[in-house]
Amino acid sequence: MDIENQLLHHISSAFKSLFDHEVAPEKLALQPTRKEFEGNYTFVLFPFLKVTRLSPEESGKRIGEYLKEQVAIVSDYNVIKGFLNISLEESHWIEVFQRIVSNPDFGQLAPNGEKVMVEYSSPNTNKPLHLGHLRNNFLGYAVSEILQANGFDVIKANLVNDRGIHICKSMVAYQKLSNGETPDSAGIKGDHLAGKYYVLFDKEYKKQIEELVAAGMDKEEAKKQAPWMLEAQEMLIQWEKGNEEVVSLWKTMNGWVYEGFSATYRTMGVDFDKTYYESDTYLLGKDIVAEGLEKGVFFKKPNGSVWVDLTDEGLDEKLVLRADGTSVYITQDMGTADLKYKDFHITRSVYVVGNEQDYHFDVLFKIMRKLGRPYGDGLYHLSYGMVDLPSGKMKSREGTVVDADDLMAEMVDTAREHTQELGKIEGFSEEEAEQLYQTLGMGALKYFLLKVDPKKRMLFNPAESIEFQGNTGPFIQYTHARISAIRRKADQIGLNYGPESLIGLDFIGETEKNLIILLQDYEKKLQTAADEYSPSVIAQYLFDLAKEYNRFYAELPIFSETKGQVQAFRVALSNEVAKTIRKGMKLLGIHVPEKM
RNA sequence: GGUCCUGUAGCUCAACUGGAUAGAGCAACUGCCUUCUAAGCAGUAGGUUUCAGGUUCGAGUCCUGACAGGAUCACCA
Repeated sequence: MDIENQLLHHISSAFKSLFDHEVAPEKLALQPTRKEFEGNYTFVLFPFLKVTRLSPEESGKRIGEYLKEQVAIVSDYNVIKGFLNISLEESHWIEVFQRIVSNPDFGQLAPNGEKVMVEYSSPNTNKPLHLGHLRNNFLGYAVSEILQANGFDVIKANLVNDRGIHICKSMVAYQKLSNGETPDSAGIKGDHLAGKYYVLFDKEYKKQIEELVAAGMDKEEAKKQAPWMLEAQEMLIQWEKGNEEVVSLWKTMNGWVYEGFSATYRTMGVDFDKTYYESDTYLLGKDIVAEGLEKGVFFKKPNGSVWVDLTDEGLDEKLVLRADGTSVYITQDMGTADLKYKDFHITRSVYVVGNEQDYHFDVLFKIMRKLGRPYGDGLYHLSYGMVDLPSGKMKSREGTVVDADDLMAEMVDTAREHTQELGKIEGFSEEEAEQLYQTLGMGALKYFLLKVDPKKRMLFNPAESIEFQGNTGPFIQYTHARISAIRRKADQIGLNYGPESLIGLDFIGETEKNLIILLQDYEKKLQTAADEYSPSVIAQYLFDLAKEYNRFYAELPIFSETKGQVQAFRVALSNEVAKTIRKGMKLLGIHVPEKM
């Protein structure tokens, strides 16, 4: 049992013994004492004044006195207004630290037997990835890592949207305008080549609409009748029929795109255990429609279309199958949900998808629960806000996007300039230096996108480059590099700072205690991050830890400290901070350098 | 119009899920490199938490209603 629970049990018995009143420990709560007050944990008395029938001050005094007498590690207490602040013996914090140091599994919780799938990325194969995808991919990857550290068995999945009218648009434009160019012949990455034709399609399509409107056609009608649109639709039909020429072009172009994507994923540092393709799954779900009709979850309208009535859940009626018997988006998603379960027997399923699809997933999850799926309660939509530009929303069709490949390359360039300006690459080989720029540039970018609460939409201003100072990835990386220098020096002079070097330690300073408390918090933060599916909890924590460490670093000397054991303790503490930073940053998909 | 999300320092974000005097970073200003990395540290300044009510010992947090921004409400995906 951890110290907090122990204290709660003691407070519970205090109520019993002092006021003859039963309060279950679970009904009580402690909070960390604010740092402007003396103490480590605070118990708020107001809710219990009815029980104590005494003033807040008097109640606090009685309970505090009881704890001080009964509990060995409680060293002191004070009461301010209705707040009972409890201080713990220094030896307790030293013990906590020793426990962390000698626990090789610290930061990795035991397996909990639950299997969870995290679906993220889910790109369309008609255009390259952009800034919005970066947020999606980094989030999905980080959440996967966080769940894993919490003891889940995690399967990272990617559902590739490789078919549909939008894919045909790129294909039509390619047929018309490419003269057979290939990524090699054009010297363009495959995904960018496909994207180029997607934009060209849209340009020509708009022109055609204008021409039709000028000729007197209604605008809505013109959108349907534009020649290239008709061709794209025909191509989709041919694709579904398996027309050889169309399928062959589709395979070729998708192949180029996959090659491009895998390069981008490599730079991003994300990966997947399973890839699903919509071309395989788009017909799934019809059997579920039949099942739903049978179970009375769905109903049929006179024209033959099938619906689900969700008005009792505060939503409306939603279509699940068209009158002509063909699928809609949600039909396919129902089928895919079952497929995922069939493949892996997952108990939870996380969908990392933008918040414009909140309604869709609300409907999907409610349907799967109505159908009584065993994984129904484990469905979760990790909904994140869009990344907007100062000019507004990004639109691939119109080419107003921040391209993922470009942005990542820019970040690495900025890291290069910055590092060279600071003159910090002495003793680095060419290769090591490039590696460092990569680490720092990607670190800055990932941290920038992950430190914000996922559900908030965020603004990205390309004119203002992402920071390397303050609450940033490089700040935390820098802290790690500093500690690495200390470890190198300790090793060099042969200092032993293992767990055994701490035996008999009997004094620690205020800053050191704060660091121990922060280290102890790591696993709690890890759980919060998993409960909320929010890497920002980890990011914020790592910043606090690094910040506190840097204060320690500036305040207290290590190698000029004369007492050998204090020296060993400070190195051990530094080492533990570095290890925690490394673990935490790994959860965010960020590497930490030994030198920078 | 209905539904959902968001609104905190000039800017970007926190606030332990209802607790004490709302905290960080950036930008501005002042100090600190002859001791382990100054991508750092210490400090100054910056707030009617969009507004108006309500709930209670206590509200940035919960409720109601405005206001502002965004998303969504297709037999599109």
